[in-house]
Amino acid sequence: MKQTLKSLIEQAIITLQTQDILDKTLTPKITLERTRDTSHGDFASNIALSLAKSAKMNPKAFAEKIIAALPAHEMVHKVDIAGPGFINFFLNQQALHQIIPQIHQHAEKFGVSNLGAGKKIQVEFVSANPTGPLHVGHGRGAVYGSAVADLLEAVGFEVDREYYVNDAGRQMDILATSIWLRYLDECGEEVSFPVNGYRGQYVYEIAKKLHDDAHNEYRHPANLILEDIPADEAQGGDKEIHIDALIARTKVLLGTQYKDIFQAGLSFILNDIKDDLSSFGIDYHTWFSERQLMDTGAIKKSLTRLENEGFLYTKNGAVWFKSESLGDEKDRVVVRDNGQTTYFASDIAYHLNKLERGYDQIINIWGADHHGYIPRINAALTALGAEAKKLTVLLVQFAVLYRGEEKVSMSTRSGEFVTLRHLREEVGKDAARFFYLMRRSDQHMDFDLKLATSKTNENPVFYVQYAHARICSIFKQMQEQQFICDSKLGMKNLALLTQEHESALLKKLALYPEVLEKAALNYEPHQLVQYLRELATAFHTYYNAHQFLVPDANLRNARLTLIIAIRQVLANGLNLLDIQSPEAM
RNA sequence: GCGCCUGUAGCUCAGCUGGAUAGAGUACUCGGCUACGAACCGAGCGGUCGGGAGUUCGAAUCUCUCCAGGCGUACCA
Repeated sequence: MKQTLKSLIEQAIITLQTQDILDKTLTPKITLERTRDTSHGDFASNIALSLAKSAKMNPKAFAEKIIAALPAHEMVHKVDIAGPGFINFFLNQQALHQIIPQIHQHAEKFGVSNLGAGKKIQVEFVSANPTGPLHVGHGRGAVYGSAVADLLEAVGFEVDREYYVNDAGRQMDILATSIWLRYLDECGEEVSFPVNGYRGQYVYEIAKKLHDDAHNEYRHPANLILEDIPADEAQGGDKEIHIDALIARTKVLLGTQYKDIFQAGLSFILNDIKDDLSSFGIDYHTWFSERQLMDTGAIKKSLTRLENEGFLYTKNGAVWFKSESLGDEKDRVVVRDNGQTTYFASDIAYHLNKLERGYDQIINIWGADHHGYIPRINAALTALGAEAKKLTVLLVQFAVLYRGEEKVSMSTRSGEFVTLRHLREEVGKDAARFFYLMRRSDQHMDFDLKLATSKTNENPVFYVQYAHARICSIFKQMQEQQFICDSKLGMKNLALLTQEHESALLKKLALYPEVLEKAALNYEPHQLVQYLRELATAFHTYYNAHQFLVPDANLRNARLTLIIAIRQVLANGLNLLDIQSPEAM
């Protein structure tokens, strides 16, 4: 419909140009918007306002010329000039009604499109270090990422979901060492635990399992472990130096057994993460291993390429990448003076790998605290001659947890650490997803656990689901009253849907495909959530104002076809967000 | 210090590629079940869109400046 109106305006402009009222060389951009206020009709264009100057006329007079030149169309009831020179289009009822057969016909496919034309997009999200369970901070990125991926798929892109597993590097060594120390506890060795070690409950669990399986196979005497190790922070030493020495000692004593411990920790935690995400309805196409980049020499290879292009130099024993010359604040280290490559070096290789896999676009979803990281990645890709503009980084702000008025502390030390699993168990998948998606992801948000768990009218998730359940309930009632839903009869009588509430609903329904498109292309799932709340409101209002199961069969069936369409769109939207649409609640 | 982000109703937030009278939810006040589900609906109350200046037919939206808050600024990941 929108396209039709646009082409009508276009024709009018061309007519005016041939009449020399408007400059022939102009190719004006036609803007047409849905109106917010029904008194302004269904669609409005500001074309007269924006072209008034080049036409050397006042906007109102020019608008009149445009309307005069506008071809007639059967769906257009009337065209008005309003305000400073807006052109308002009023559609006739028939135009509104046509949405119902469309929805019935396309059913669960209604709203999806082929806008993406099969272009390949990769969405990488969460990618938390496998050094501990996911917490509620990761939850927002997880749910947002999955919703963005699902939306893009719905508008016709081919989407791969990927998790980058940091299964290499110092943090993992700290984890392995922490596990081993707890394991020694299990064996009965008395070893002090480093300040910088991982102290979570799960470390004990992994250690205990290790001891149950392998008994004393990895046991070494405590005095050998701590011999000549520099003091920890608690004893007046440096915690970083202490833990690095401890890692080195662990590797020496365990020899080839070290990788057993390392692997035990990695798989335990990774399985835990996979479990968590999958119970949130999040499934990945690829779990990409950082270690794989090292083992295949991909990191070395990308560094060599940078070297050959002249972007590397050595200073203070470390190798630096000249990122400052490519828009970053300063140059960055890629190889530390101890010979280890940095996380950044892995990331260069990883992004290069992604681009080489032939995606039309790659999307990274990062926590907002990583925003400073974007310029250096772009610099690296540019330096390597890759198309940096194929990379889009979407930032997700942190959510602050509340329980009613009270802020829930999130510090690891205090032990009040809320895991994602805990959130799901307390709040449930549907409410958690809905709450995460309700707000723009790039805005700070307060997540109220009390509100999310409330099974009362305060909870917006139930509000939308209730609309769906209510419609289902009407059909149960219909059967009890011995009525039969005759869709054909309903379709024939759509003209009877003349109530204001009905017109409002019809317009809302027609909006759904546009909302999907906008939400997908702007990576803004909250727009869909917002829409579903509005649709639910429009329905609830209608419900309270009119009866559906009326004696008149024509009207009754017309209304039933309408609410079937509403139920369909509610279900489609909720389903896309991976939230249940219950028939009863 | 420098860089990025954010200031909209008492609270939580939409609206931001410039458009018509700035919207929801919640809180508060009042009203609606002998109704197809009251997990609902209707009405009211509530705003110098952080302050100021500019750009133009028109600014919450764009530019500049100031104020306030968050984040970043590692040979950590």
